[in-house]
Amino acid sequence: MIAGVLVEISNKAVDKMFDYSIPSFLENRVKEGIRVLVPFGKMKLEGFVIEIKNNNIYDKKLKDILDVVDSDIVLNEELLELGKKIQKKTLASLISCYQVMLPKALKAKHGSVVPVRFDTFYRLRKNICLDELKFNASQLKIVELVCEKKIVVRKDLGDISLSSLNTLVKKGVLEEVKKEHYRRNYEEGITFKHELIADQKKVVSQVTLDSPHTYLLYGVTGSGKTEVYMEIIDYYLNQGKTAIMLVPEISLTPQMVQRFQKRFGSKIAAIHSGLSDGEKYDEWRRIARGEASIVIGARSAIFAPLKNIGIIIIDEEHSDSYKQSNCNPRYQAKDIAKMRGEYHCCSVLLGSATPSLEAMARAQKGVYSLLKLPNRVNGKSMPKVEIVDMNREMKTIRGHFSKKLVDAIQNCLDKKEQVILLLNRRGYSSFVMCKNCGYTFKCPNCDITLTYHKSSNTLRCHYCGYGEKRYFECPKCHEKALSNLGLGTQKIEEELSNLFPTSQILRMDYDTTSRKGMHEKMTNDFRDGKYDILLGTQMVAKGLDFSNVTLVGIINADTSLNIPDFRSSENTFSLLSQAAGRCGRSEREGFVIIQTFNPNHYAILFTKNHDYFSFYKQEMNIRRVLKYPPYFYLCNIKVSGKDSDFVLKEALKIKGELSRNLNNIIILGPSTASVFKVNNIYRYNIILKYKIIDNLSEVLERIDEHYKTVSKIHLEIDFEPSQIL
DNA sequence: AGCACGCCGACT
DNA sequence: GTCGGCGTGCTC
Repeated sequence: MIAGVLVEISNKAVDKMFDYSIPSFLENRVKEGIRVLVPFGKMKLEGFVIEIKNNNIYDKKLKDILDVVDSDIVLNEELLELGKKIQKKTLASLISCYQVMLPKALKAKHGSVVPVRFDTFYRLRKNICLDELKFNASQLKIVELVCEKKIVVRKDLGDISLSSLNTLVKKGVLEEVKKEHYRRNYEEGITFKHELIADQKKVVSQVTLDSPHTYLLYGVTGSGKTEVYMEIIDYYLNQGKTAIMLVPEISLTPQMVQRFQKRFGSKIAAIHSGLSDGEKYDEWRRIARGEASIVIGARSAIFAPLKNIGIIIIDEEHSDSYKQSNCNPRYQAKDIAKMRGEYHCCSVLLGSATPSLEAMARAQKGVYSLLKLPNRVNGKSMPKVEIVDMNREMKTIRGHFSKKLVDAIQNCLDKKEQVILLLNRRGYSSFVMCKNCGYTFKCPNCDITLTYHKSSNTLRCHYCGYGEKRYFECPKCHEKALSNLGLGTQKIEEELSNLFPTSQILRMDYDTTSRKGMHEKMTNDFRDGKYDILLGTQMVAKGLDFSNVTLVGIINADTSLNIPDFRSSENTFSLLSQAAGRCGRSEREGFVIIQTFNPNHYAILFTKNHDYFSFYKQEMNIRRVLKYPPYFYLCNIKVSGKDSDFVLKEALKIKGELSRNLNNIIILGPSTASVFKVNNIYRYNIILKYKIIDNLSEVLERIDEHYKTVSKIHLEIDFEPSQIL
């Protein structure tokens, strides 16, 4: 027999199957999906067996496989097929498509597999009738403990003597079970559940009773989406099936995991960035062995090796974290969800309070089924939102806090209620704004905020390359008050503590939460009332649920509006809506204050009225006129290299090649990337806008192939980019 | 990735 | 004459 092997080298030149013969001593162990050790030139490499066959079309004598790496397969038939599909869709190397599915510990360079220990557990033997037995005091303690916890390890017994335990085993009351020691343990669940309200029940029954397809659940903040997810998962678990639930890394908080654990106990496996490589590997094996049937995790959890999937849920569907954008394969987890859904004949449920335009457009077209949770579970209305025009405020105040916001905070503190303040740091970078009227410069062709380039003192569009000299006078109000906008968390915190010297302020941003467990500690401390004000970046806007928060203040709504990206309005609307949803989640009513220099911008006005659909309609119009998604597909080709002239020359060649070979396509650029020079590498983007082009992949692949041999040029192809930088 | 092959400049 | 630079090509 012959095995087709894909070696673990990320290089296009060897990204194909190499055939090896299977020596007789490995015949029973070499299967499709197992990792093997093979001779490759003068090297020994690890690789994946992706095909078993019996015909040798290679004209030389085949080399033997040296050994298997693991005792069992790491890629099942479904995942082997899936990898090929991802390769086709993203044009990444096939090996990278398989590597992305597996935990780091299973990568070749990682070295030997993590050693494995065993723990001894004790549980009651089946069919034991305790009433008929007599126990001494310490035996009784043990039996009671085992009855309560169902299963115990030795250290659970505390100071009770081990000999009593042994006696109970000898008597046949308890039995010993050896289980592999996993680095994390889950308590047993208590199947705790909330009673659902009518709206929630309706959604659950629609998803569980209808034929499999893709649903979009539009549920306002506080409408109880998580309870709905749990109920749906419960339904499929009872059918003997499994479930995947994706959440953005930022909302994969310990609270969230705890909520699932309370209900489903050790059936869950949670995969997030807080785990070590070994812990991730353990979780992966628990899933592969069928010991966990619910996987909760960020993007990569979509590849969990579950069998018999009943439902795939993607929460906060609009989040850009579902697109892998930093390395190959540049995949969209929502697409993978649909592929796996097709394989397992199961539904995919996309949920959000602010659905992406792409998802809602599909729902409107009937491609997805739209489900709604229009009301909050507590029966309360959405919080009242007030917009503060900072153009006016800036004439009377010096800092970043309007009188209205200061008064509202004070009022809140007086009532012993809590405040969340959002400092919007997205798009912190260099753009020019008029301090007087809030005017910002936009590209006449792309409707994108122009980026300020200090070196040449120009404003440029990094989509199409349009450029103009930086003015020193505002074209709208003619004030000479143009400035580069910027704002730091620490400065705001300082200002805040001067305004409210007696209040306790908790600052939460990337710097303060990066240490393991800090995020959890901080949210717990805030919930326990150790702090009055929570000041933070994006991470305070999403998913958190504090009942005592009655005021949310957004210090600067504008920065995300000015990111040079066609999604800036959508992202702003989403962020503001999510942040507004953090208050008024229990008995007390919530109140939101948005400070902005653009009080009439539609993304802000529609947030005020909690009017998603009006925002959707207006934004769709803009997308249609400017030929952006969801009306057009996008593809970004990043061309980079050390010699900037050469890179530009080659980028222009690529553009020429594309326009010669493709019809019905709009090609923008090459234009300089928003950060043109990184590590002495110069970067250009070529942006493609198109509807359907049959030969697009083919043409791109040929160009990609060619540039693999041009060492001075690096090429990256990103379909449906989440952002173009 | 790693290694061999191959074709041009400065040295014992 | 030779040593060594790294561009190119191959690995079942």
